[in-house]
Amino acid sequence: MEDVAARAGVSRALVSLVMNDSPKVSARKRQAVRRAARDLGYRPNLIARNLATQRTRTVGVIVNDLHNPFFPEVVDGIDTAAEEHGLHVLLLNGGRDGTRVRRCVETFLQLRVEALVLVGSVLDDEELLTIGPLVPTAVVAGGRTDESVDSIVTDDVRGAEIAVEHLVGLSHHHIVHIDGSPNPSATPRLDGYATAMRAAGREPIVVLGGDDEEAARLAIEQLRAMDEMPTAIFAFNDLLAAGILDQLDDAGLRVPDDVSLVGYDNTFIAALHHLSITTIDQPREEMGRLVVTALLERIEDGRTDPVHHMLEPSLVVRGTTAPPRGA
Amino acid sequence: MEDVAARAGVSRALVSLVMNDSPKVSARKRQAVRRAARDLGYRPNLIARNLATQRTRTVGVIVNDLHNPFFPEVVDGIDTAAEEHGLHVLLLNGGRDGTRVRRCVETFLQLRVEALVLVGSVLDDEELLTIGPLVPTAVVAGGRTDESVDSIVTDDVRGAEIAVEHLVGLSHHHIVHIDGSPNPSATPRLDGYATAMRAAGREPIVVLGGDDEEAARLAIEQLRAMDEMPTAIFAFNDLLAAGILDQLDDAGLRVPDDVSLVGYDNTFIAALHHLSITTIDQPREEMGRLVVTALLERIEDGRTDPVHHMLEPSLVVRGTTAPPRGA
DNA sequence: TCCCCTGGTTGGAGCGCTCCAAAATTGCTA
DNA sequence: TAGCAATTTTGGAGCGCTCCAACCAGGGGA
Repeated sequence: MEDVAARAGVSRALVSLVMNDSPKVSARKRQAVRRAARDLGYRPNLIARNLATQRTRTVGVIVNDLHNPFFPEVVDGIDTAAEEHGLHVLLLNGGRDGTRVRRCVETFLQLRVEALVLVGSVLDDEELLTIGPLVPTAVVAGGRTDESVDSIVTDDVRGAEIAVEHLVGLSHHHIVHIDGSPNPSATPRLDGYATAMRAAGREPIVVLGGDDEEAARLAIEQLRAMDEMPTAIFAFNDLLAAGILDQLDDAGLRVPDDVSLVGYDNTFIAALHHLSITTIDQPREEMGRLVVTALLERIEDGRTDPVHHMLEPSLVVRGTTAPPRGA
Repeated sequence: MEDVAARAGVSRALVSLVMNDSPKVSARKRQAVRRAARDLGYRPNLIARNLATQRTRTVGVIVNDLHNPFFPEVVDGIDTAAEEHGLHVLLLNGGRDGTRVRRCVETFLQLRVEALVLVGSVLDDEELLTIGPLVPTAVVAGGRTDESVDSIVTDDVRGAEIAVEHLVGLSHHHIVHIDGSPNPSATPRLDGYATAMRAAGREPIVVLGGDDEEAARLAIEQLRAMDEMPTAIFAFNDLLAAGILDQLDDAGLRVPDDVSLVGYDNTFIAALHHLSITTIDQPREEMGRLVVTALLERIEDGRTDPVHHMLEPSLVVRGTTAPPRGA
């Protein structure tokens, strides 16, 4: 910067003004500085700038699991919205691992991000309460708390209900739920399933799951050990549902002839014709957008009391659901 | 920091030493500082530290396309390797968009990352040459250059040859390649396809593709407009192959009975039983690891001449390939 | 007893930028 | 032409940290 100033024959302060597109610089000097900067390959040092301004204009995003195609689409929404508002987005991969996520949070705090987004958080409410007061924080797609962080979720309870209602509507009776336990969205989906089942006069049956192939294998193993196979399965998410589909196949069971299957998230996986999984859609991009606007309110307008957006899920009927054999 | 020092009854410098785990601090003072820091909720300011030390110990990773499950797995490798060496990893989503990627590069340069990784770069060699001298840079999985940046790739030419050889071995004659044009890996795969075809005495036929559903649709449209459908298709990658599978299905063609299909990358998509796509495997995690060690050599040992790792791809035979109908 | 050494501690300069208050320049008007 | 306001430009302090050189206190050895 020193060099640029010297070369352009101005002061360092003037260079600073030019680099920040200040309107109060004469066209002449502006040009001189611009050229000097280009000649010297000068690139402003964001670190120094951030230190001086005490601002970073950066939001840190911690993604639960990059492998689940659901999350990148939320990130897309965040990216575009952040860009519109002149915010930088930095991504960190949480990897479904609590310790790792905590380390990521720490890194972002030390980097003084102006806001924190947890996409599909695995942290519990108590932990969120400790970071909420430190930096504007929002949780998107799972993981709720009502005290100090914003949240953008779809109504997972309702989503699960819709799934069950769809199956009930097809006159299924024996509907099993395979849950996604460590995942924070698992609980509301489980709840929705249970209440919808009871409302329909059916007995809820839950099998422990997860969200990968292995989880699917174990779940089906448990199911087969039961007296009687269910006629329908509501899986925690599409990834799990895809695994279930494979396992049912291996077990010689036809979908939807022998068993109907509903997933969750409406990822592109579910849309593949060969899987064609009936699923529950979440408006991912919109969720990403909303989380950015929510955080901006905290950053710019100083809002401190939490905001909670609850979006409506919707049913996408595809090829894995049909009336049970006898019907 | 000032406050912590005051509270612990020591100087600022001492606090700094404690926060950096310096061995030359008496146990007594260390404890005092630690406690004061905890009481005050003090968190060192990485920005200030980076500015003072002129180091960031951070590597910036720009991912071509988070939606392609291939990339997150490379990132996993980078993450774990970086962690082992005490480097921070920051992710930015390139989104297959050249302009965006360039902006990401600029951001990282301004943040003074100590190394840059382009996962599946869309930048051309000329652009790479301009950023190579500015910061230790490596390209992983596609995009090659020989001048100033390191590269970790699998031998895409060979991979494509293996795919063709497999199909030829099944005695296919009419084998079409659907390419992934804007993607930098498209060229070597195309080349490998072409040479292998010629080596087997077959005429290469290439159809323009891409790497999403829409590209698959257009490609199949073109194929169907041809005189005669091929008996085998070698698709640029698994994502495209999945789309092709859907389209063939829609067109009433059975795989592999009517048409054989080979993908590329061996992502979990290909492994789904219902797709079960024969594909070419790349050692993703290892690629991530290698890129980190390569960059460390540049950072720590000051290596300046480029290193190029070329890993061996391997064939994974699944359900989408079989001898052609007549054979 | 004095001096040197060693291990622990500290003051202060400096990292590259911003931003304020003050200085310099410009353009008008009286 | 002086005087004044508006417009540009500049010096310098300060952001929170590190790190070096200097300092300080004891413990031995001569």
